[in-house]
Amino acid sequence: MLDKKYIAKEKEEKWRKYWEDEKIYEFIPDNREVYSIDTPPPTVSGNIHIGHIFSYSQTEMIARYKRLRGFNVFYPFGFDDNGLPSERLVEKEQSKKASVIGREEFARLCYETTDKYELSFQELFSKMGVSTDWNIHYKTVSPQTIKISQLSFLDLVKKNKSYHKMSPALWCNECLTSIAQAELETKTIKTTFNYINYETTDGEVFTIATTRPELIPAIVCIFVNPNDEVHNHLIGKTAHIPIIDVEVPILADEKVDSEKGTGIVMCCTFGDQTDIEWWKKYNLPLKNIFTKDGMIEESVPKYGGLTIKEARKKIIEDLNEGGYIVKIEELEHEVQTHERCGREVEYAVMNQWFIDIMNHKEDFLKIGEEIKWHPSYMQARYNEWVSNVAWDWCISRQRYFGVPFPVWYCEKCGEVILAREEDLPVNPLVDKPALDKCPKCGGTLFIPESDVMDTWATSSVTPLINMRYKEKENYEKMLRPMSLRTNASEIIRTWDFYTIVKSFYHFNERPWDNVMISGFVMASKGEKISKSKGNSKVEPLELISEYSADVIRYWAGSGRLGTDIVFSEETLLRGKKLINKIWNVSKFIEMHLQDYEDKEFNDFEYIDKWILGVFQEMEKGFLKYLDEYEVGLALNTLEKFFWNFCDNYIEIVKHRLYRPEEFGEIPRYSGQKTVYMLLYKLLQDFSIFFPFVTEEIYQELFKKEKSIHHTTIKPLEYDFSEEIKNGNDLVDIISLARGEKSNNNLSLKTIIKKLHLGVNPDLENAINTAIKDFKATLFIEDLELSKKDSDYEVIEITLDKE
RNA sequence: GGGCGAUUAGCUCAGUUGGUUAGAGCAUCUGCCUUACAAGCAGAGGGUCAUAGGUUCGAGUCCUAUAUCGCCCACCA
Repeated sequence: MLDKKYIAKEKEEKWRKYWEDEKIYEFIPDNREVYSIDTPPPTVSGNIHIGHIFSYSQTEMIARYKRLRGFNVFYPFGFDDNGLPSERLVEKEQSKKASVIGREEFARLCYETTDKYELSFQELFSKMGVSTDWNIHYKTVSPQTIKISQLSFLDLVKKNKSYHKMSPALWCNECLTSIAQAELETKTIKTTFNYINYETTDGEVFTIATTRPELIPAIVCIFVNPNDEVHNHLIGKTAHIPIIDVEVPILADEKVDSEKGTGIVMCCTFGDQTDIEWWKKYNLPLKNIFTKDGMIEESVPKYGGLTIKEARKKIIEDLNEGGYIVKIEELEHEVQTHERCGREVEYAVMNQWFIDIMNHKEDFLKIGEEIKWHPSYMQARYNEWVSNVAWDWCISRQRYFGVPFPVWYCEKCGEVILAREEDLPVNPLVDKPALDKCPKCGGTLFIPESDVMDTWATSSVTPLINMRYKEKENYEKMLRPMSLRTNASEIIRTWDFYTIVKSFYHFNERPWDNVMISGFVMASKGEKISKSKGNSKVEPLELISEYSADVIRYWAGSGRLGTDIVFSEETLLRGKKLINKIWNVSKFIEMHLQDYEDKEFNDFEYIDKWILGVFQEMEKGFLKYLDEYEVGLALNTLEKFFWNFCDNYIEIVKHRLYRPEEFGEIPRYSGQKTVYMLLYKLLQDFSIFFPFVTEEIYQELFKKEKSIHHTTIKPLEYDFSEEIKNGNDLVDIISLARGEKSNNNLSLKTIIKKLHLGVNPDLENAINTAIKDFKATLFIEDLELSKKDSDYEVIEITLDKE
């Protein structure tokens, strides 16, 4: 028997353990079709917040749905514990910089710390009822993953899609590493726009406005737009640069915007991306004046050894003293910062590994076309990014904790020596190359590559990790392509894009058939939850303990796909009530099934046909929404039906269930069969959202399989369209009569002495067929029906007001 | 400045291809202990569907502008 009250806390723990012990979500390949999910591995950089709960729950519901539709669901879990985020976490916990701790010890601490966090993550996701198979979970720094990452890298090098080159790259002075374009974040800062006078060697004074006077020592030339009539006469002349006392040429380029500043630009190597373009285009000299940790190079006269900030101040002072400054304007503008630390980025020229992006943009767009995006408009964001990306993907990071490049360099000639596939995973700092002589020059000394790979270089191979790429026993056939990738919209440009890049280079195909993009959790309308704002008042563990996982899943499963959601206690309360109702109606049904035996039966009462028909229609829409990954709309549809089922159908059928002596055994059996079938189907449908409470009820009442999560949905195939229409009208009439009682402040048990209805012939027939149910539900003593052409009307209603 | 989306009741949200009086829940108000549920049930009030135009017999739904919010990008001279 079901308990009088449902105590979620106890039951959720019970079933969580049961699912684990009985391996309910274990993935074992069999003859069923596989539905595979490329789950986002959360970054292990602190605590899970409500936003994670939101988006993982939505994916999870798809996994449960596909299981109910008979798919063998491959749903692994992973942790992204590799690279900079983990390093920063450890540095924070230790209050020490990695460089102080030392490479080996630091790596040990990284493993230890991420392991600790991963355990708590796993516990939390398990409490939320996330049905992954924890046996196939992965880390992005395990030996297995490192091996796959290195294999992927070698494959790309061999295909000429990854190259090693001395090149300017985005550089973070805080993290002391190069970064990728995708890791940039724009920030608005206040700065000054400095108008500085220069002079040509033949004595003409002109002005350039710059926000970055500290770059003057790196100046290599000056540009003017050739169509700029005011200034183009300067082209070809030579300018003298004060304070550093050098002379640079004045060149022409159409990219100069004559409306901006004074219309004259100084080109420094490197101040921004345009500088880099010009450097390449005009073969300009290189003046790298910044050190890697944000100082001015010692070799720079006067300013060497200063920090960039100090140099800026001193240069402005010196310019001012020399009388070169015309004016200084306050200015607010956007700068590129490193998203992991917020520091403004610079450019550094060094040897880096890149992956070719620029030569294959069309291919990446084409693959985007082959993937179904949910919601469809998210594809536009992908296209926008791919069309605008301006750099090849720099994958080397001058950091410690990550996937090493399986690479050495010949000390003598610089030749790149790649590790052999069979030797992977390798750490070049420890391991030696398989050959003893450089194949090019015969040199015998090798320098290991000390850089590690960008985290995205590894997380972009999650499909490869899942398919056990190039292992003897692999899932390559099964998982190419995977069925579904899910994530929030902010990482379309990183995780989704890079995964597509890799899949294209490795297999020349899309990595997945579908992408499902979730929205964000907002603290209130128009306010995103973020750590910096401190408005994430809601801790997932506390929420689970207060409301239960099922209830939180109700909140997470509401709303449209891709749309932001506000964290709302009201929605939680609504979920709580719904679950309570499911429990109570199950109790009621259980009570009336004590003597029930399931057998073939088709002689349903009119009202039973009505509710079966309505359910069948509802389920069609419900499944359609789920096929479109719209879990929230599906839940909405189901919930609406469910309340109709409870408040209308159950209220009608209860009389027949309680009093067989009055209604007859067969009509009672019809009701029993109907509630038995529908409760089972409702539990199945609800199990997508509420895996715990539905399991509890299923185990008590049905128990055909080891778990409700091993059952499959078989849609009904009745033709009750007539009953649906007239049944709905009949229920409307019941509603009208109830309203009459309510409006007279009377109990619903009040007897209706006389009810006179005008009804159309179809409805009259329906009421006559269901007359016992109809009269019992409303407590009607005398019912009179008159013919009417269309619809219905209440002609007379007399209540027993005693 | 560009791309994408959102704007519907006091609050949180539905409203699928344009088609009767725009729907839920919470909150408010009026009742009801009804052989599952008072964490319930039956009712009531509450909306010029962000604004302004347009297409159409008909617009919350389609088009165009504007405003506000969110995500992403571009602006560093």
